Amino acid sequence: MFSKACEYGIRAVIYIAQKSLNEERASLKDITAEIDSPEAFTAKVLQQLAKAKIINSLKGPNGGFEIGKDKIDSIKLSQIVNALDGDSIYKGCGLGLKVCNANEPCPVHDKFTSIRSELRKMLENTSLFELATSLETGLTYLKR
Amino acid sequence: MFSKACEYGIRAVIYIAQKSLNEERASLKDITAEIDSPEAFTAKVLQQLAKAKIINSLKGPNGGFEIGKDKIDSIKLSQIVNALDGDSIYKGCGLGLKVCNANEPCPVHDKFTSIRSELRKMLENTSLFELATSLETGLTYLKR
DNA sequence: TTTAATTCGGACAAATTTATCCGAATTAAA
DNA sequence: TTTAATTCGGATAAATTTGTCCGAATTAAA
Ligand code: FES
Ligand code: FES
Repeated sequence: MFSKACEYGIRAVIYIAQKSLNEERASLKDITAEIDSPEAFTAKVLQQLAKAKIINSLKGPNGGFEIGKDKIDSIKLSQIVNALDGDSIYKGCGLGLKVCNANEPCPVHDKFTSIRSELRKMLENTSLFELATSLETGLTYLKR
Repeated sequence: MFSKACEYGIRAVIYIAQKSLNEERASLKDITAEIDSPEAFTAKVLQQLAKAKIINSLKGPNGGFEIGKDKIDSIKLSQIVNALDGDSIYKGCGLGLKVCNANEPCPVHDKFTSIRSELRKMLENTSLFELATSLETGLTYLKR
């Protein structure tokens, strides 16, 4: 469904959000320990997310990654996915035709777009805040 | 969503089904021309599908691929996907945890499994017959 | 001012997926 | 029986994704 980069990215951002809600910063080591992901690769992903202004990065001692507390509620899952995997998830054809096009639909177009639209709605309606909160309250996990 | 192998496979099978409904066999060249896919790679995919008994292959002049007319209605999209991509689409976690597990859910588990279940239902309820028929009647396309 | 902790960025490496090549096997037709 | 059309299967190559390494830049603290 999502690329590895995207999976790590989502997990990382949720963790960073949780820390940020507690007024704390998360360092790369901190993050990779918490989400159990490869350090150097995760660093690249975080860099991408920083460029996309989804997270904030600070160098130097006591540096790390954070997200403005006010932004956490407005950031949606869709933005993270978009920053890392682009929009192929929306515009691609389920059977691999160049683009999805209702005028010359592939045989699964109708059924596929219906599910994809559900997915899109879900991503657009899911806020970082609710994900971070479920983590904070111990209802959900980022590694296992 | 699906691997390239799976995309080609689905398109190929739909085309083979259409031909089979018209009492005709489809050769590899025929197929790759019709679905616009790489020949050698598609051959591998067809081999897998033949091993999985989803299609029938015949060597020699006038050989090719076919599907028993009676089977076309009973073959579901889910079987094709399963033969080529396995069941990771069902049991995988949306955020990449080892497996999806409701007892220690990742933060997107509920929303993700709900959509995935829709997808599963769709794949299980979509028959090759209806896909091949929509192609036959010119309502849908396998290349563009 | 020096040091140490951190992210950044580029080059590289490994793994996986996608794709090609080619000879072997099979089989229908000439 | 020979030939030609076809799938089969193994080896290999190209492309993409995933992952690592390491020095440079930044910056807070000693
Ligand atoms: S054309 Fe294939 S999903 Fe729309
Ligand atoms: S645990 Fe992540 S989707 Fe179920």
